[in-house]
Amino acid sequence: MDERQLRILRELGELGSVTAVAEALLVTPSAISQQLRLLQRAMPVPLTERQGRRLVLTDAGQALADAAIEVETALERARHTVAEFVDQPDGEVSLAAFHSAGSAFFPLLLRALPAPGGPQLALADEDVPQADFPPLTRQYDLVLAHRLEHAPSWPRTVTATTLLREPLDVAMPADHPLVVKRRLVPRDVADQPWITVHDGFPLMATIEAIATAAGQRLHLAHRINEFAVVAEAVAAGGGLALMPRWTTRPHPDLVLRPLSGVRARRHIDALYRPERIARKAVRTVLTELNRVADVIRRQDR
Amino acid sequence: MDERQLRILRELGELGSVTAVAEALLVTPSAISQQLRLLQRAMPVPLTERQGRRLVLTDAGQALADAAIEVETALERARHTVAEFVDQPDGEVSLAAFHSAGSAFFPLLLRALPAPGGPQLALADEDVPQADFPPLTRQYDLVLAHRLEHAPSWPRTVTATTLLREPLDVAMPADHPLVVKRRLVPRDVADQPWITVHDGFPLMATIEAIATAAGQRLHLAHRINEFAVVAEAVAAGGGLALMPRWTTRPHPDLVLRPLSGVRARRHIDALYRPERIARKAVRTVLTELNRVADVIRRQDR
DNA sequence: TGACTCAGTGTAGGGAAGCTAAAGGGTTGC
DNA sequence: GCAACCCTTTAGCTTCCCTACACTGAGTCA
Repeated sequence: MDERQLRILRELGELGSVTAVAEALLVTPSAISQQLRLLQRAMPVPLTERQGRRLVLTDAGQALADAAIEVETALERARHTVAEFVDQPDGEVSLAAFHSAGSAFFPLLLRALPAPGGPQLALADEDVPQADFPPLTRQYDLVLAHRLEHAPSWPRTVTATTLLREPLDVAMPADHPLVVKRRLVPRDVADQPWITVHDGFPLMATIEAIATAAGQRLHLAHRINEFAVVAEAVAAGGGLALMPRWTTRPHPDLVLRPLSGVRARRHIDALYRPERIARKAVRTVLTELNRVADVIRRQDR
Repeated sequence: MDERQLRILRELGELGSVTAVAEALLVTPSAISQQLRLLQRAMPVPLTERQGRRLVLTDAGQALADAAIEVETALERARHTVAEFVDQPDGEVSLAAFHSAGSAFFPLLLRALPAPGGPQLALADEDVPQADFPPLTRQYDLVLAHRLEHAPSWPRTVTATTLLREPLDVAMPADHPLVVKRRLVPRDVADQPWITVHDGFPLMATIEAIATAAGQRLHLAHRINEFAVVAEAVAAGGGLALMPRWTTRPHPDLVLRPLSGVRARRHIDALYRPERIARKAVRTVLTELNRVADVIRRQDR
């Protein structure tokens, strides 16, 4: 006794003849007849009886046909379940971001998407080496990752949308001699001690570009990933550092100066597996991320 | 998306691995994997994801698995529907009887089976030629039919239970000369005019047996099927008649005398299609018919 | 680090299930 | 009484699902 047989029985109850059922289900009357026989085989009482040259339901058959409606209803509900899940606007959306993106995007996003009726955000910080960003899309619906402009793009397995092309400036203490220049070139900064990220993390390529453009090796004095820590170290005179122009809260004792002559710009991308944005809630968050990026870009000072 | 695939998805949610599902459903892991792939094909979002070397449900998969429970519940209910229909003690039971059986059985049956909680009787009278009793089982759950003892039995298509073996007596007016005899033989009645049933109806064979035993043809004066009418005709001097001893209400001006020398006895049988007594309500009525037959037999006067 | 085990997936092939086509039997209506 | 209609039966074909087996990737132990 399966769904199809129940369906046939129900249709027989409503249409009143094997031929009509066959037409409705787009098969031959023979197929209907055979399925009815199979269904009957498992039953202790007749489900159908002849009425003239027609075949109609017995009381037992009618009882079973009524139960068949429940089965079809449940199946229909099941079919809609995934669609509803996909379309539900208030589902949970997980979003990971590296530290500086998190500190810039998270507060704006939380304010833009207060929970009721909309996506429920599940935020997380994940600061990992460049190569480890794509695998994060297994755990999170959306992953904010960064890479240098003109660096090799992300692998095919993930989809990437660029949210922000953010300039990288040179950070220095407010009382540093270079502060007087409105714009720096590699030659200006090549002799200074530098504070850089650990190997394998983005931004290292730009440091190397500066060295190349200046024609000399740089003195890499310290290795610090976290920009808040970097800022304190720079302010204390530990050296110069590349810092993103928009996504790091300005330190009171620090000055940022733009750098010319090298490509000093990073992309902040949203990475995700293509199937994730089948969910409406995820699409909503992605749209909002783009809007938030606009806000961040325009709050340039 | 069918029931089996939903079942597999649900089991995967509960058991947590393809192998476990395969064991539970008595198939190979390959079969499970293939079915999951087919189910997935129709869905816009992943239903499953790898967790280490195991396969588990995604949120969407879990939502669908929950819906699958409803489907299984409905199917289970459907499976029980027929069984419940069969076991329900208060279903409608249709019963047909030829006239004299109806007048004897119906009132006792109606008193023995008052509706609430028990079978709901749907009674009907059907007085038909011998050969037409079996087809009545198409329309009625139970059919009371009669045939002469030693007459050919009912066809294989119906099941028959004998309720009563009822003697056929000779009915005569109370002032008839033969009344003085306590017991008659064929020779006693062969010269009298007879009132018989129409050709094709039971009892004719007994009339013929009397003629054979007496060695002469009988004078068949009248042809009347209905015993109440027969009784009036006999009382008015229209002739002798065979009348059932128990199932006809005694006429005040009539006397019944038993007949020896010929098999003058009819069977009152309950006929039915075997599948009909799958229903509890029908079985209840059949049991009650036997009990009522006992009462009728014992109320011999 | 490498060998081993375990879980899931892909592929080829066999068997079952369901369908169509065609023929047959019963019922109805002109 | 014949034609039309409806359902059923049978044979044969297609489709689907399962098994067997090989393979890949993940975890585990020495």
